[in-house]
Amino acid sequence: MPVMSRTKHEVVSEFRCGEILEAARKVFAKRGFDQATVDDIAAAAGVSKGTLYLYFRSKRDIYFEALRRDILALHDETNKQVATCDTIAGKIRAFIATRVKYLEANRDFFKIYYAEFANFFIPLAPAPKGFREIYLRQAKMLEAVLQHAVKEGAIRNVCPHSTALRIYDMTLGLIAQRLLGWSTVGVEEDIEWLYELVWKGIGANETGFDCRNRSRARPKGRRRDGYS
Amino acid sequence: MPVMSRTKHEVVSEFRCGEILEAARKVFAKRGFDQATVDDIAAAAGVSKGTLYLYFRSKRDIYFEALRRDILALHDETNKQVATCDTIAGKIRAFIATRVKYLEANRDFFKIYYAEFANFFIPLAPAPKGFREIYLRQAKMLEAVLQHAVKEGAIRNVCPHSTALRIYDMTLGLIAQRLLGWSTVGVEEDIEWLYELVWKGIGANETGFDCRNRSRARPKGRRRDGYS
Amino acid sequence: MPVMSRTKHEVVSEFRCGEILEAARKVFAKRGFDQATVDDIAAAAGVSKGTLYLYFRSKRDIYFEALRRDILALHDETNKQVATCDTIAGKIRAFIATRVKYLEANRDFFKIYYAEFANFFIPLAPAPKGFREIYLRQAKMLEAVLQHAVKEGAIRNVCPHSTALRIYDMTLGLIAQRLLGWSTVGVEEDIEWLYELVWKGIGANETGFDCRNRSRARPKGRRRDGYS
Amino acid sequence: MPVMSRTKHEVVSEFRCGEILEAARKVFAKRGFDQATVDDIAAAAGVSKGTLYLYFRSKRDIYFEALRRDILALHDETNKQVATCDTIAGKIRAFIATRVKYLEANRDFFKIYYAEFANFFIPLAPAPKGFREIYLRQAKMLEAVLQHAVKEGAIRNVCPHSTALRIYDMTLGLIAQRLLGWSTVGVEEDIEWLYELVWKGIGANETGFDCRNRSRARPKGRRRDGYS
DNA sequence: CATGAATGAGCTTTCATTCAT
DNA sequence: CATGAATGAAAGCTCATTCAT
Repeated sequence: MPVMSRTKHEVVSEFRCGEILEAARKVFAKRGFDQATVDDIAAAAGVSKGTLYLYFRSKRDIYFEALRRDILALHDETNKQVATCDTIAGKIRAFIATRVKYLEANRDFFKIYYAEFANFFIPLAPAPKGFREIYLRQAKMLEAVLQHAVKEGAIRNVCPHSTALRIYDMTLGLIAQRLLGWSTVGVEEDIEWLYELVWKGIGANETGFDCRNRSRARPKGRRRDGYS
Repeated sequence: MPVMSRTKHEVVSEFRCGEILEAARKVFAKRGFDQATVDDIAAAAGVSKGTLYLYFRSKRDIYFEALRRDILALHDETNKQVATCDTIAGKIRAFIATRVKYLEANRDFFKIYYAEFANFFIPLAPAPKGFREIYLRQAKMLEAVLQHAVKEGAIRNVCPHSTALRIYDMTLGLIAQRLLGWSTVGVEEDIEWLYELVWKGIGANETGFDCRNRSRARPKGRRRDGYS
Repeated sequence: MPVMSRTKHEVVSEFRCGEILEAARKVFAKRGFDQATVDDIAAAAGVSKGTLYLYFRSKRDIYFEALRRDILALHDETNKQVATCDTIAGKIRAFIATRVKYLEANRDFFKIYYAEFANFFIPLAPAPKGFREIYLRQAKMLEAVLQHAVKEGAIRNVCPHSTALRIYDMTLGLIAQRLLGWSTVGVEEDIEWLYELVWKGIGANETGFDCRNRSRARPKGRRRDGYS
Repeated sequence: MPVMSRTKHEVVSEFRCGEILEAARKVFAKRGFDQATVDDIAAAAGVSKGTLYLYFRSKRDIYFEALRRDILALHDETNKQVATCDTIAGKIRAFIATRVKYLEANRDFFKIYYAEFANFFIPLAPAPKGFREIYLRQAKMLEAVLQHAVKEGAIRNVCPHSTALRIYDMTLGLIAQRLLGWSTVGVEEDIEWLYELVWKGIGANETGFDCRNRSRARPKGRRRDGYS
């Protein structure tokens, strides 16, 4: 019984939190952290202002919690897609493709996410401890992939850290470009081309397997990676 | 006489404006637009609050005027350096190098500049008419260079617009990385490597002149571009 | 239940509004619109500044709402008293008497009311749409009475509009005179005399019924009007 | 020489003061005391803000000095016209006519003048010592005329003070009505009618000379007013 | 649990007045 | 004399947070 009650309570609580955070995302995406008011969020969530403070300690908490959840969801999706691919090339391509598609489908999140990069230098609100790590987690994941690739000789001897960050930059930049309506081609084409820019840039051989042994095995087929 | 007086007045006025904008840059870089108060700026400029309103109509005006001046100064410097180079490779390299060095030397400006990209989706303050164009002017310049390069066959057939934006993204990202202390190497090395990533990525031949005639001449010397 | 709650909320809200407007009347009467500060009003009402803005959108709103209520209350009282009288003379006398007594009893209101006439030419604050009509409503009522009187021949053929306004002028002027301590007699006497000035001025016959048929019926009794 | 210089100085000073006060009248008429800024006045006068403070000690001083001059000019004109008339009736008529015409011709002055009556109860700015007397001087003059008339029996036994004030009230009210476009007839007609209202109201005989010798028709009924 | 009325510190902006030039 | 740049003390208004109901 207490278990049930506890559970029920948690379910309700979780549901309310979710509603609030959904509303918050919408409001923050529209107005930004400072311009968004707690009233806006309460109104959008369909609850009273006081209720927000039952579930969150402050406006700042709402903000970062909303952001945290969204980022983790993006990471989960990206990790899943990247893990699906066996090849280096596939993983890099999946990284780019997943993020571009996911963020294009979740524009409100993207706006906040993108804006938060300013926060690295000018904190709108002091980020919770360890929050920065969350941002970088994806870059770290990509970095690991690249590190592996370098070791295997699948790509030239780039700095995995910097390279991962540059791919990160470009992925976000591409989405921004597309959301601003500055891209004239389809999303697949944009993704494909960005992938190609990266792939050539990091000096990968066409197979994506081992450029050091390049002399040996050159696949005959036109496909250069595990992708189709 | 009136000319002198006019001039003197202008000189003084310009001087005050400069002082205020310098102070504003510092304050906005530290606190961001919303958190910065007019009092902060006045105090930093060493003038009274009322004086600010003699030279600017609002906090927002101060902000955008400071940003505008800094951006134009960066553009001037970049344009100058890019124009100095004769080769495509040189121009691209100059673009990256100038921006990285300039912005690293002017960190306060960079922080605001970087933060303002959030403004593309969530305007902190409504930007003045035509302000967005200023941001893009540099990308347009680079785009023109790339367009020329494509036509000449110096690089592969990339979309100049998107490519220019990606280089833009990465340049800013690199500076951010460096300012955050996440780069372990010197600025020259970082620049060199980013240039290389781009150069390879856009499928340029080593001379940077015409990759269509690739079969012909492969220079024996070690220099791959017009740079030293 | 919702009805009760709604009602309770309304009651509380109405009560607060009332308190604030009472305080506002006092403050505006003392300092005038421009010199009165929102802090003054809040302090006088015994609430915080923020609370004022829960009930009113601006200082200006408070001002005009306070004024509107007071004017309407005055009008109600005047209308009631005028309606009680059957004769023209009685109505005119009631108009003067009611206003003089009411405004003498509500000096703070009178001060604001009187001051607002300046607003016809120099708007202190832009009056809400349709506000001017409220001022004139009483004059219109009196005008109707006069029009009727002219038609009946109870008074000479004056312009009802102008005459109503002149009576209006004098009534306010009399109150001002009395409040400034410039009248040495009692209020009843002042009222009586003003009524007489008007009554003679508009060339009324003594009965107040029909001066055109003056030759005919001259009442024998001492009462010349329907008043007692 | 010093005399000349002194004189010249005075002339120039007087000229500047005049210019400033003309400008001030325009500005105060448009915006009212509180809303008018010293900058507005300086701009309208074509001098610098600092110059105003060479000739006047404060905004308030400018205001009252402008008002004082205008009022005195009105009084001079009224006195002159009233003095021209020999009869009581003529004087009263001249009083009304002169003021109505003068103030209609000097609307900016009228607006300020009219607004200042609010000042009797809610001082916009504390009036200079003895300033109130200036307002009343005209009423006093008219009062004297009425007192004389009562003594002579040219009018009935009214209170000169109150009657003068009521005529004052109506004169201003008439101008206001006309300036607001609420009068459909010409100024002469309005003046004539107001004069008539007053003249009949104060129970004057037709000649304006002596209503006490009206031996014929004096109603036997008792006088109700306290004025004997 | 949920509410929303109440708070008051803090914001940007204005403007009468001064004073060095 | 004339100027207008500089001042700084308010002003009106907002909004994150609290707490009695």
